[in-house]
Amino acid sequence: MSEDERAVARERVIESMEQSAEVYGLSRSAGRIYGVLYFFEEPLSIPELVDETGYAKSTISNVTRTLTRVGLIRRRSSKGGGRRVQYTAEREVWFILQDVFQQYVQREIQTTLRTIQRAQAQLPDDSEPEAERIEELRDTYEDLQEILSLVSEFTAAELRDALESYDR
Amino acid sequence: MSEDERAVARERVIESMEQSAEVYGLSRSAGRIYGVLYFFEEPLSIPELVDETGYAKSTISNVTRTLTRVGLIRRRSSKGGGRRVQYTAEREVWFILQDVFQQYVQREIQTTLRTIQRAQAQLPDDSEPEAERIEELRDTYEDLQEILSLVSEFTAAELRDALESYDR
DNA sequence: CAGTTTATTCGGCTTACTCCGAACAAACAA
DNA sequence: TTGTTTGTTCGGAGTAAGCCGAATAAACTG
Repeated sequence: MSEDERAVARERVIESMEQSAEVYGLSRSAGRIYGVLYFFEEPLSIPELVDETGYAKSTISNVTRTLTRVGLIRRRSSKGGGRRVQYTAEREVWFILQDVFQQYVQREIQTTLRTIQRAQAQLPDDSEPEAERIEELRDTYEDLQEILSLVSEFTAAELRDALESYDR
Repeated sequence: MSEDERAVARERVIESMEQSAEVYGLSRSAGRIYGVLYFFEEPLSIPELVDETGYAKSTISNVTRTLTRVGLIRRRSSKGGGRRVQYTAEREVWFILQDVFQQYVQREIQTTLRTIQRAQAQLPDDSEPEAERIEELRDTYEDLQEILSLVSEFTAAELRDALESYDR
């Protein structure tokens, strides 16, 4: 009974991860591969992931690359057992989120902010309504940038605490 | 010179919005339509948006629907001037973000959390390592849920202040 | 060395998305 | 009523993405 039940529970959670992956702009296969790695104690090689997931070798190769780039899994080249590369899941979800925010959202905000600033600099102060609109945008984006850079230094528990204890 | 310069500045910012739209999973057209509405004082009808953007009527119709659903623009039926529906941009970016988090991210987290809880309930306590893994997941997701629901009550300035003044 | 195992790259198939134009529907104007 | 304006829906063309299998490359084993 034990192994069976565990497999069912695992499968449910992994399916949920597939779905989440789609919501956040990754492929279903990425969700599954991450999920399988999430539950495995030991690092897995590509052939092992092929066995576990049923995906083609090439798919595993491509998806592991993007998962590594995004920071969801880690690659370790273990020359040891003859197998060459192995992957483990980054299980600290909070770290993953911080990474994503830092890598993508912050970056996105920064380039937008630069565009806004350039547009603003080149625009006479009195040109309504554009000047006002752009000014508003800049303020918001500067707030966002500051918030994100602050959040990147918090743990989840700290952030929660900071919000709960804040008195307006 | 004035109108010309303003048009250039507007165009730059709108192009940047097109790009952001893509990053966040919307189409380029969605970014442009939002951008055009963002800078216009008065609400615009679909034919006017066709003129301003160059997109086909059907495209405007479809994209405005999704933009409305997401909360980026608002639809008002003005029976007044013969034109039937008109759109305005929601310019408070912070509200938009809160909306998105509430509608999509919170929802996503909630369904995931439910799945995790079900899997956990149905799993004997001593079934390592699954039980531990699922327990970790649940904790993180509960933190996330709490953080998001707290953030939804903050303004951007308040959030910034809360983070800046928090002392560990 | 040849043979085996592993990882990446390439071309192709299928599916999904974006956008368009045409057809249709609904409200108004004469 | 007929004609006009506006909005939605539908089918299709072009394009991008996911995944596969085969070919290739690179490292180890005998």
